[in-house]
Amino acid sequence: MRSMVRQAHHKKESHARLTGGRVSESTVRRLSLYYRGLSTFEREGYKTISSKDLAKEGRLTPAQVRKDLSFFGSFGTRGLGYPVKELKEKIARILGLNRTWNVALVGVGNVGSALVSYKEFPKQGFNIKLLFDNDQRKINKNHKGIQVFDVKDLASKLKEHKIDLVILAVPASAAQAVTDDVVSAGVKSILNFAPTHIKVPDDVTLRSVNMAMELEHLSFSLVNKGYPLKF
Amino acid sequence: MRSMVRQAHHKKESHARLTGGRVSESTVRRLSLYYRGLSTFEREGYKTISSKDLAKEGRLTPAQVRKDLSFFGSFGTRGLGYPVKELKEKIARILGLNRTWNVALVGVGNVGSALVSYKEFPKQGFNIKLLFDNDQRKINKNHKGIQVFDVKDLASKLKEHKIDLVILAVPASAAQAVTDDVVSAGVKSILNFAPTHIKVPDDVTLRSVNMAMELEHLSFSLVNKGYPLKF
DNA sequence: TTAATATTGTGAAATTGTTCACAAGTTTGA
DNA sequence: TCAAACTTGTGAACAATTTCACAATATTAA
Repeated sequence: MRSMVRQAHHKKESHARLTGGRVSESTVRRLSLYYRGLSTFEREGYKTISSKDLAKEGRLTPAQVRKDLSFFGSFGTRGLGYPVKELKEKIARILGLNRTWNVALVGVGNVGSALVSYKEFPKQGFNIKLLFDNDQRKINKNHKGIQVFDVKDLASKLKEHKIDLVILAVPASAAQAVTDDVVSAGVKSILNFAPTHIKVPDDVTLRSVNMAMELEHLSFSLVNKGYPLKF
Repeated sequence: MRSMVRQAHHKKESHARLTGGRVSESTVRRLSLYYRGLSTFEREGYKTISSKDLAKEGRLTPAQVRKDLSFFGSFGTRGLGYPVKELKEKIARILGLNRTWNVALVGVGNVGSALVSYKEFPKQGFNIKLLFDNDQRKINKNHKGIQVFDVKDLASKLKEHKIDLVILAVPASAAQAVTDDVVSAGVKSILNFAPTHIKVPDDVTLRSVNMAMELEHLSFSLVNKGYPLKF
């Protein structure tokens, strides 16, 4: 920290590195928000942006924006703000969006099909390369240009195609078994849409999207409206 | 909450009431988790359950389970644990799952169609009553048994059918305009699937499911693996 | 050049959330 | 009945996160 001022002209180490790399989950989530905000500002022709304006994009405070960014380095200029294009690129690099990832999707049902068509994924470098299902009527056919394989061959195909990331869109009852196969193939990142709790080893990152849980949150708010809840 | 008051004769008022009703977002999320865990335990025939066993269902500590529940009252018996059936019902009431909600869904595209077929929703009392789209080929047709209306009539139809909750599955570019209509119809809860930031008044609860954001989180973990991240 | 204004980066303070530790109450078995 | 074993509910300690507040620095205008 001490070196921040002195080294103003040199490339300096990030706070994240200096402090042992502890970045909170919330900070990462907000980084995604900043990324989207910066994309908008860039499109609108802004060259620089202040933490104040960036904060408006979410419901955040300028101090929080600055604190978050300071974990990764000091990207701004006092009196002026942050350079939109460069900050966007920095965040892209931090989030791993400056490259492509090989993605496989298991379960070509309703949710799975919707995800295959979801245009945000390829836009951000997430390319769905393989599909898997256990339904013989779907196996070995093409689904929107991507071949569907038998889920029995999951582990071998994941390795063969160097898949980085697997999306699970299978029924809750099948989720753990499929996950175990995915883990055995050495994949370290899983996005789960099955409405159930899944166990993975510590070195595997799992994120779950549970739409029923989101609705429950809303219904809680409806039932408890009038109370001064903090969210 | 109303039932809490009634019980005040023999049981203490809930912490939530005593402390002014401040329940954190994380607590609500964990309540959903407990609910699912309790459903499992009930199915397996358990009559009572300890905070220890309930904690295993998520990756939580027994103390946290007890603290969370204590916000709403004291439901357990020392030495024995919590009565599975009753606790499940209590949480259902807290989360508003002991009743049904009228839901409308705007945007019958890929994501919207998948959501219409999502079986968890009706299971938990979320009944999709109306669909809306701006595509003339879809309007006035049935989609999986539910009629599709013109999004132009959104506000009037929402009021007419006493819709509690709206799910947005429209493109990012349309999200804010549709939201403004929804808000003008007096709906207080919105679940947004459009990958964009939406502004709502303070008395409207908005939750967003952003699948690209979840993938970004995973790619961050992939890029930064090796760092001692805390999540 | 100077003054007024803007804005970052960051310790410190405040707030919020989690875990600990144990008194109090319940059950079980002898 | 009693003692041993459990388990809740909760104040207090601890940890994490957010906000505050301001020195440092850049920009703008005269």
